Amino acid sequence: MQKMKSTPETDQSIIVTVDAVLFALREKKLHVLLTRRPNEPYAGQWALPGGYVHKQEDADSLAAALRVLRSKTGIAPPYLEQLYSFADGARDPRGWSVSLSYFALVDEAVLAKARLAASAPPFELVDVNAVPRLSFDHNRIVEAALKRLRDKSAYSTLPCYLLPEQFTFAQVHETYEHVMAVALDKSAFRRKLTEMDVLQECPGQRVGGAHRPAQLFRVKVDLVHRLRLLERPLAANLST
Amino acid sequence: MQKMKSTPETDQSIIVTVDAVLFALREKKLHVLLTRRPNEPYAGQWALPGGYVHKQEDADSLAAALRVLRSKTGIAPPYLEQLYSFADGARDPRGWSVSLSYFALVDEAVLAKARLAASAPPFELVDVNAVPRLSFDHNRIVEAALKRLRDKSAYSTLPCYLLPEQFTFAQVHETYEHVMAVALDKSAFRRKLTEMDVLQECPGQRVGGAHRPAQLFRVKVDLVHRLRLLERPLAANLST
DNA sequence: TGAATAGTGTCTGTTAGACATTATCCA
DNA sequence: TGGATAATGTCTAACAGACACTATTCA
Repeated sequence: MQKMKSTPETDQSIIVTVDAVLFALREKKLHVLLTRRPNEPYAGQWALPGGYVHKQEDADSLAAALRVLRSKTGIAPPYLEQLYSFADGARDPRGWSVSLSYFALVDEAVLAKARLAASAPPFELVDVNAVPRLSFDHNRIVEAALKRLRDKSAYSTLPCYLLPEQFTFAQVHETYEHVMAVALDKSAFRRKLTEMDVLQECPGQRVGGAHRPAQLFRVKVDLVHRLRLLERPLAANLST
Repeated sequence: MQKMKSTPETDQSIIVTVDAVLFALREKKLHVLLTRRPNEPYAGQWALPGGYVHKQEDADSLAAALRVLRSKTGIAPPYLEQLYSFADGARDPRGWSVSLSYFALVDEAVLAKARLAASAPPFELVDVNAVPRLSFDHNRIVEAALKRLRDKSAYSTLPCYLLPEQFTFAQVHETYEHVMAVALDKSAFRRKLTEMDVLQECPGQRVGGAHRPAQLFRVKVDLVHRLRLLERPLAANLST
């Protein structure tokens, strides 16, 4: 109250960055994408893909996140949403800073393919249960992203973004179990997905060896939009 | 890719502000708190309470939000959480800007009392269904806050923060109905709250005229912490 | 025909909504 | 005692979980 009011002109500027937590499934286990920091501070240390917002290039923070992900991984993830903003004076040794954090989901095959491309930048997929010490406050950002993914999985089609575009029912089921780290009854799960009407049959079939072939599905197209724009398509709780 | 890389040193700085959407219940209708902007841009226009982050004063963005709310309303709301960050080059005529947006809940009586205090700053409570055109992109921030409040109300005790510390069951019931804009069966609602074990009886009773007096309740203390720290205490969906 | 996985059907306990009933106060 | 609101009890339909059963392929 009696302190002098400061303005952005008298302050030094605040650092504004975007950071992304990109998840993929590898050998049925949830992994996060990490990179090595090229510059100080924390040069050479593990960190989330991230970087400064570029006023000239980035129309908004989503565009900044896409640019950063493209430059560090070579891909544009099919799912990307804002996670949270971490903003304080202690998280970056350079001074007061804001991390506009995003979280993303992608099929690991897409990542692997991008890795083979000519200018493939180095990155690593790390099991979410064995994340090393990261730069800045990136460990807590990963924790927040993991929690968000698990929470949302209970009432959305989010885990489907970890699969190829077409997938069998068994794959979805398995993916949900691994992401949420719980067992789900196959029959009840199938019934649920069916009555929610979120999947679309694909004409093609697929075998898996000496047994009945499985139907291929994909996420309904209009649903993708509902999910990404409204953020909560499938709620079902008290009230109604 | 072929563009010159920009750094924060060559860029001009990015504007970083906090804005808060504060809800209260007035005459059983949900209201938002608005102020008139004292300075350009949009001087004299309606806007959410907000302001620059002050690097010297604010330890983090939550502290900044609390400072802004205190200076504009004279109170510290019992519930305050980060809503979303709006960050792009078009939302503020002064340049690329970040709004770290928060949303808050408070009992209207507390606001009214603060208003009577000596240095009471001017503010207005406006029905959420009659929000005027606001400065910047504040209308969409209000919309996002409203959506978040309604979504979370379905599985949390959030609406209780719109009531005084002690309240009757009928008050909670009514509050949920007004916040979520739906009808809720009284009996089922009571059963739900009871088995969720989120309320605590207060020894006192209260009348309402010529009829049986109602039990007073308060939100369980430990639950408040769970809510504010974990953000989702009462989920109950598929899986389990 | 047997092995293996895909997919469906049935039973049962739980729960939400609807609504009737009892409880407790004041005038 | 009647009026008003608080609080509880009961009935029923919907639904999730458990699990048995049928379907379809290849070897």
